[in-house]
Amino acid sequence: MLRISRLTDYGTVVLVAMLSNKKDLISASELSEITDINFPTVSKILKILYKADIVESVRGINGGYKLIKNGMDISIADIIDAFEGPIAITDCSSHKCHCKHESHCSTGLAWQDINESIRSLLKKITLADMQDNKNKNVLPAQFAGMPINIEHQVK
Amino acid sequence: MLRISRLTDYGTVVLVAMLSNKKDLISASELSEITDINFPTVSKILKILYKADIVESVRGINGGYKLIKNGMDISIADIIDAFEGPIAITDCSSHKCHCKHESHCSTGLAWQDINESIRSLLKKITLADMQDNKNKNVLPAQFAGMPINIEHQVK
DNA sequence: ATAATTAGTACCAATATAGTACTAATTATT
DNA sequence: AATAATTAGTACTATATTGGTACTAATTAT
Repeated sequence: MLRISRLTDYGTVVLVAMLSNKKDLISASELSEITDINFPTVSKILKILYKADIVESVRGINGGYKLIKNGMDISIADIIDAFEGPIAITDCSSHKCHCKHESHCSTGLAWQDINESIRSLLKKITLADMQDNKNKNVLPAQFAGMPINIEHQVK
Repeated sequence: MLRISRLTDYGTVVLVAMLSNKKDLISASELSEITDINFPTVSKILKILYKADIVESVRGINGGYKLIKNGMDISIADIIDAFEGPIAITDCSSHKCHCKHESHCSTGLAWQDINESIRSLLKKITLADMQDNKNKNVLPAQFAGMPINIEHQVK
């Protein structure tokens, strides 16, 4: 199936830890202890999140990081974008592709639709949802320009 | 965003070409010409599709490949599975994970839900949909155990 | 001034991927 | 029976990606 990188995975773990943290600021070393992910990697993750405007930072002694938005306003799509860049499901799916196969490529637009569909879904899932993954809310989504209504299952 | 490998991408191109093909059997070399993907790669793709029971083959002179099922019965999830194996969005999302971070890992179940959600979506999209990607049918899907109804947009 | 902390860059090792090459097996045609 | 065309299987190599590490610079409370 589809994959995200380990760094993205660890990124969500760090972010959930920050969301659960009481203090205003939390340092990379504290987050390393909490998550059991080694310090250099946590540090790298936080720098990436900083560049993506997901966390803000304070330098110097007693410095650290904090989330800019609250958990409900950070989507899984935002996080994946931060770590994996604007890369899409295929080379062709994020833009109008003009590769050497263009004239034969019968699938380009379809992948773009699939990509958008997955993207819409991931935009509706937030860090807060991940923190409490038993939380089953109404999550609207889209596929190929069509609205998708995700409703509570009554069973 | 999420990625599939180039081989998977090429795989769909080859499969769409087979779907569009009139003859009963089509050889790897013919498919190579049609798709403009070099022969050894097409050959490799077809072997993978053969192992995944998506195409069947006839050896010897005048041999070739053909689809086992019709386009509507081959889902994008099937194709991705064939090329990328049972790997899931994260190492933890395809099974109950017991890695060294398990006790701290706050996100495992959430990724599993997200993975299932994407999977359900991809199961509903077929090779026939890819062949005619203007085809906007009703595509039911699921997220985290909840039904998703994708309906035609009236605009 | 010092120590703790983030910011930025660069590098290395391990892994994954794409592509290629080669041999074996199969089968229609001659 | 021989030949040629085709798939099946394996193995290899070069490249790209990724994860992790190391080092230096900048910042700030004490």
